[in-house]
Amino acid sequence: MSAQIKTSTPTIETTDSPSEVKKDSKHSQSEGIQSTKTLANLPSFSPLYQQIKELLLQSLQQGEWQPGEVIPSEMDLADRFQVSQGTVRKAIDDLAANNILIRRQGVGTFVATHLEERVQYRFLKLMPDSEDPLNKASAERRIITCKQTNAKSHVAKALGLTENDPVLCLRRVLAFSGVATILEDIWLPEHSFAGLTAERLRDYHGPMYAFFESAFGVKMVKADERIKALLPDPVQAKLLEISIDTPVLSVERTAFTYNNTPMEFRQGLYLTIDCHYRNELN
Amino acid sequence: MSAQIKTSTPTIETTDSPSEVKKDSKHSQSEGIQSTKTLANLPSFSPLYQQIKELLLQSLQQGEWQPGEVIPSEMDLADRFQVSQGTVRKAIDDLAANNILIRRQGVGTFVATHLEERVQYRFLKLMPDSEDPLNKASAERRIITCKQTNAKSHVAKALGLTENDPVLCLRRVLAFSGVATILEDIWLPEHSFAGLTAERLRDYHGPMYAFFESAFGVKMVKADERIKALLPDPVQAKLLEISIDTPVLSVERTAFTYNNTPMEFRQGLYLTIDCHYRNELN
DNA sequence: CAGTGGTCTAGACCACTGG
DNA sequence: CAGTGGTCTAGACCACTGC
Repeated sequence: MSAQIKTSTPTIETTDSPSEVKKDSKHSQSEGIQSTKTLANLPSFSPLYQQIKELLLQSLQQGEWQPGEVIPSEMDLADRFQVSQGTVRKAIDDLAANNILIRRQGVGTFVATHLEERVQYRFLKLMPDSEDPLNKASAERRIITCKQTNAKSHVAKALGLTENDPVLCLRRVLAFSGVATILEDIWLPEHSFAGLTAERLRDYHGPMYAFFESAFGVKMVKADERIKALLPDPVQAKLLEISIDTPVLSVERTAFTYNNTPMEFRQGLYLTIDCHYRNELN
Repeated sequence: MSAQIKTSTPTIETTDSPSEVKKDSKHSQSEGIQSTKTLANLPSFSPLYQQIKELLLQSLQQGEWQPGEVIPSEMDLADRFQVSQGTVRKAIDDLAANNILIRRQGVGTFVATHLEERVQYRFLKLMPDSEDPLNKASAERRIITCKQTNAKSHVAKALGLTENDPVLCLRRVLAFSGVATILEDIWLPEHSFAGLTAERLRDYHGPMYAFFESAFGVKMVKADERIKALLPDPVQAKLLEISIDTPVLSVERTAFTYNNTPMEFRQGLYLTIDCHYRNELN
């Protein structure tokens, strides 16, 4: 049936409780709203669990549940949306597969967060060649600059802004056990990160995305990276304490919040003498 | 209950039909074999669908269903394993999520293959900077060498062999629209690829992994990559038609068949002047 | 021990594909 | 139109966690 959640009921515009969903009657898979095809041969409607997923995403985006918090139990959500537990379950499964929610048996389902020890540096795929130890948390961070500028075209494009829109631009160096390894230039849309200063960043001890979460309520959910091999320019080389003949990885990343909204663009230069970028293909 | 599939019945060693599974009785979730905990506090048993998944993997590995073929319908498998359709479904879902099986509504479930147009070059993450066109299929391949040697330690380690075990070693160049872009050194365990020659490779038009499938029955399922930035040595530079000052991406890949058995190790040098390695992070 | 997620079943019906 | 995967439900029970 691919029942559609009632989005517009002629008489009732919106119910009081937010994100409320009505299905006309359970059991009946041959009554109520069923129209599966909208128009002639359009891609057909979404299944119920997809709609639930969207509603959950909306709640997340609107901050109804903050990163790190529990969301209601599957049974509660099933009641709220008037669907079966299994349907809610499938929606949550999807979100959990995308690392947006985290399930913990016997405890509940949580909004993923960059604050957790376990998932810290989720987006940093750099590993020491000597596999064994994963440094990361012990990184020394040095903020080089933090200024407000106007978006150049490639930055604007990546952030979905128009050229010259105000952006924050910062540069930092990460060193692992004393070795400068990563130089990053980071651009953030000013409208979402107003008030960010080098001091506040320096005072925060933890991954940057955790800082963004707690200080600006911006939760990064997904990212795209484009990797090239480059030679650093003299300034970059100096900051990384290498010669300009030492090739480095250029990792351009666009990071997204809920709704695939780009919220950060960064270019990282990774020194890959004792490290490598690790990737798993399926 | 996390029912265990009967693996050893005192009286019957193995049933005739391969991969046959018995569950003592449906319905009864409080009868039959239930022991959920093996010993004191061990990691607890696998759920049924995991066991089904293993059995499916075994069948795949043993070649019961070849790449590109349909596997039995969910109902048939449910009958065969004496579990409900839902349980088979969940097992297949897992395998489909790992690109090992492909579901096609209204048609059936297929063994994934590198031969299909749609998934060709699944493991090649190099993209032209000008997003639009994805060349790939139009690549010109040139085999430089193809010889039998003995595995050096790093190759042996990657392939799970012991040093000096016989391996096939080949080198090739891929060019996209006339531009040499990728130089690859590829090592294969001789025991699985005996008879591979440069001629046979040249005669085959299509991705290498498709060739491995049809010629040697080796299906690559997963791969790990380690990426660094390097300067090419003079020989490499010549083959890529670049100067030795041009940094390139070094992509070391270990590819695995079913069971996480490594079957290939390769080092690729990617010219990233007009291309980039594309990665999505979740 | 109560509550949560995890597994399993059974059955109904929908959506899609191919002959 | 038959057969396949896809969705949805309802209910039972298991496994795990925390109090």
